[in-house]
Amino acid sequence: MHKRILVVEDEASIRDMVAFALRKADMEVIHAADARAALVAISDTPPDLILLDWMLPGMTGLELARRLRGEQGTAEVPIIMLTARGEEMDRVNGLEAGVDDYVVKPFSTRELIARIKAVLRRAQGDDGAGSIESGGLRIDGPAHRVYAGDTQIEIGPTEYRLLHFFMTHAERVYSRAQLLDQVWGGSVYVEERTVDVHIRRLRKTLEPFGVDGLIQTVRGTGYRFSVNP
Amino acid sequence: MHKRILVVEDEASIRDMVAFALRKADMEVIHAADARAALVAISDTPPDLILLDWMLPGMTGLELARRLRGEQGTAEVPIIMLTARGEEMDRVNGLEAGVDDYVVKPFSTRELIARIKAVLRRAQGDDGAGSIESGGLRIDGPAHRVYAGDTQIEIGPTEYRLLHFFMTHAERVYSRAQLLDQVWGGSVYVEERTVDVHIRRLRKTLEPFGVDGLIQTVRGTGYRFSVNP
DNA sequence: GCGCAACGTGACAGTCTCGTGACAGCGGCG
DNA sequence: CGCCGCTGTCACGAGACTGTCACGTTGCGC
Repeated sequence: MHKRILVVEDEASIRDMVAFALRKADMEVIHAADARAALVAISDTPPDLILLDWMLPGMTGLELARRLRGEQGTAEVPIIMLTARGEEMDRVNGLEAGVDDYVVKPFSTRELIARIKAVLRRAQGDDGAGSIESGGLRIDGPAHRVYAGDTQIEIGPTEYRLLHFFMTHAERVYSRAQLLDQVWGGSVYVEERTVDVHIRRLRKTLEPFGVDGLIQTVRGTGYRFSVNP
Repeated sequence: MHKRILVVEDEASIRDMVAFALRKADMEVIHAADARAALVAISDTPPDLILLDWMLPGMTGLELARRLRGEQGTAEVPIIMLTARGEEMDRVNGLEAGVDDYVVKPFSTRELIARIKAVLRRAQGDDGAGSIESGGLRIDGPAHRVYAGDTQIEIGPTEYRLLHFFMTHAERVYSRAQLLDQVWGGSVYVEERTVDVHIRRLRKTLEPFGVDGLIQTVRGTGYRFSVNP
């Protein structure tokens, strides 16, 4: 899981340690040395989580947290505060300001990572996918299953996502680039022809069950899921 | 959804914070600073949910919870306990006493609201207490026991909670993160792979009794409890 | 019919996921 | 104290999955 973490911390040594640990845990790190820099960085692209030092030059972390909660677009971004021992008494204020968790210095990087993961986990909401039926195929989102009539079809992760996307976006042509964006996720680089291969695999998986011809090639453009031949 | 929440908490700062958050979420808040006040408030009008601090002057939250469970009219009122870090080990005792969920301090108001809503939702659907049967397995909620046919199965605490969760949420895939949230509790920091190990242990516990294949792996996504292969 | 570009297909090596056994820490209990 | 049940983590390996390539096939304009 690739996540963007904004680290707002003026002390270089801590910043570097944190950055090192986060990168090792496959997260992207953005720095900000003070509140102003943080606000700039956020307005650019809101991160998935904000690590906020309690004491900052100019504006305290708490003020910044309050401000972010009011801001548009960052109201739901989880915040974890870094506090030194003894500052804990203000915890309640922080919680009121919408801070999600605290990590008290000195902390182990291991603990920090664990906390971050826990908060991220909590933050990401439910996946509200029902079940869709089309062209003799049925895909059960919650159960993560695919049926052709009554028989269940075994299907790989990528094939599943691809099929799911197609069934929720039927009767429309998508280019390879669009499919890569939607099914693979925007931030990965893979060859466009890879889509071809997965289309092929999906067709091959479905074909023995008589649900043929649902995924159509539109030469020079892309692919389309359609009930009509 | 207008609900009445009884907050039993002696520390004023936390009480105020909680009250503030709850009111913002359109809930009615009743205060009680100790167990006696709580009992009085309850006998007046039973609330829809009780928020109970672990440590109270006079009587611990746990005792109060037990007492409420025995009381007429409050036996079904959901209880959420507030515990400080480090008191978590008694979680099992709490579950036995009929506590519905735990929130570990420090918590964010958002998390608290989310938990409260979840518990209320669950209480509405009334799946809590009875015994559930599925796939040749029977789980006796109140007695905390598991049967395969007529023979009882010895099972550890975590395995029990995991199985219980699965049986009350069958035919649906859950990611490791979701399982950690639901089975371990939202504010505990464990590796995701730990789920694998407990799944393994649960499978191994059930397997000698012929109830095989109930917990299925959905590669790249999570696990699913299902009677169908 | 020809040539070209687009697409289908099979193979393959690297990567990732998951199952599994082992192990150390921690309370509980005799 | 030593033993025991339970838990979280780790390391390892088998197997599934994936991205890419090379080559065959098809469609299309001329």
